[in-house]
Amino acid sequence: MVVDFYIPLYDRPRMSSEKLSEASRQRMIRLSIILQERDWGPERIVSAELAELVGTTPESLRKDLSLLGCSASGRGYRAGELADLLSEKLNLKGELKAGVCGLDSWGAVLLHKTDSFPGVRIVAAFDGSQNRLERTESKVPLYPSYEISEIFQRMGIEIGIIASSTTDPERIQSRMLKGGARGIINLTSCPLTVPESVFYHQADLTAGFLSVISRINGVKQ
Amino acid sequence: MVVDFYIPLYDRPRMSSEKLSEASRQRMIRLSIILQERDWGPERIVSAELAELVGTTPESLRKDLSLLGCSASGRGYRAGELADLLSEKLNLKGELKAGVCGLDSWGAVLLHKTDSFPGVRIVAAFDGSQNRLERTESKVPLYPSYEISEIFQRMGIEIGIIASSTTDPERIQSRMLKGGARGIINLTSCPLTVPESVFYHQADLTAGFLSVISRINGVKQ
DNA sequence: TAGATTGTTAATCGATTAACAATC
DNA sequence: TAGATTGTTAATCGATTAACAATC
Repeated sequence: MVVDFYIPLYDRPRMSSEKLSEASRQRMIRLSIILQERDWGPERIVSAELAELVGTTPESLRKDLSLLGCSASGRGYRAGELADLLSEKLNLKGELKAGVCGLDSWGAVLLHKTDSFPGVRIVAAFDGSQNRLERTESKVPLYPSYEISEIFQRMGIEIGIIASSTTDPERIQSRMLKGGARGIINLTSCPLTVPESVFYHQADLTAGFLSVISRINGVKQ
Repeated sequence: MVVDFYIPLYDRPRMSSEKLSEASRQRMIRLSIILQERDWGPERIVSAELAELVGTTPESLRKDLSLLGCSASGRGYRAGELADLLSEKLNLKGELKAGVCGLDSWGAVLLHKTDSFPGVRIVAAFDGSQNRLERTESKVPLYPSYEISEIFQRMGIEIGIIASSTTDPERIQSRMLKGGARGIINLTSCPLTVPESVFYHQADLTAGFLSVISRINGVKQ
């Protein structure tokens, strides 16, 4: 039987709603960070080079970009435009306010880097120890931990950073959420669970260290 | 046709060499960290609880454990024994030495936490600025950056931690590798590439922040 | 145009989930 | 033993890779 009404694949309705996977999002965020770091002018850059920058294959990278709607067609991507388009498509434009809790270790460093992270501005910090609050120098206002939810609400802080392990990290987190936080960044190795509607990222060093150690020791034997 | 010599599935030769995936390894490392945190005595714990601790499903967790050779059979896992067995199977036993380069931000904190990470001991630190080396208090010896490879070699340091962005991170890294480092932990947002035989982990906050921001802004519109 | 490069579809690969036998 | 729980296999799902048409 001859098929009379064959429709070429390319003319069929597109599944343009395919969703970006989490791995893919991570790669694109990484790419956006790297491209943002210098001024590219009108320079063009091909998918093979971009892929190398984020440690993936050219095919995979092109697919990511295409899914995000950052297509180039023809001869390479314009690096400068791509940097800008990426941060738009990934919703990285505009800055969210963050509050840090715990000033004894990582938190103390973050206080000196309030504007060093693209997309975030640290606008307040908290600690359980009144003594430490008094001793600490800071450009942003400092408050005792029990005021977290009030200050988060008043200042419109949407990101809560838990910077040091306390006896009760759940309580710190629940104060942040009560204050309206939509994202939690956990720098401790203590596991936390968040409600469905909240975005969570655990960024402790412990797991990273162990991953490297596990792999080093793994090949030894 | 009747099959006379049917061999029950369970009696066929096992594919016991199935390999642990990277995602699976991460989950098991996370589990090991959590179990290590307290003393469990003879307490039993079922897969559903363990799964919740690391944020996965009971089935997936059981498969991970079984692949690692940490089986329980019957009624739950003995938490204490599992903690120990996990760190053995994941090659986390024994301690590797680490050297930190860059003492102005995260590095300064790490100097006060030389023994806070399971599996790693920070035994030396480095900085490009002589002035900073003189000003910094430390329990471990401090050296100028150009001595990295010599000191790594002499002390048998196997993990290099790049703790702050410099003009030439590649050079820092290559000194570490020349000194015998087998793993590199990069705390900056600058991308690095390592030779095949070296294990690499990038643990900068930037990508984590942006991931949360991207997701928060994504649902807003 | 020819050559290089991109974008899209299909094929492959791998990880997760589901079903159920084995175990305590 | 019965009920609860684990371990293994097969099925499903999703991401990556390969092939090639479309574009500059």
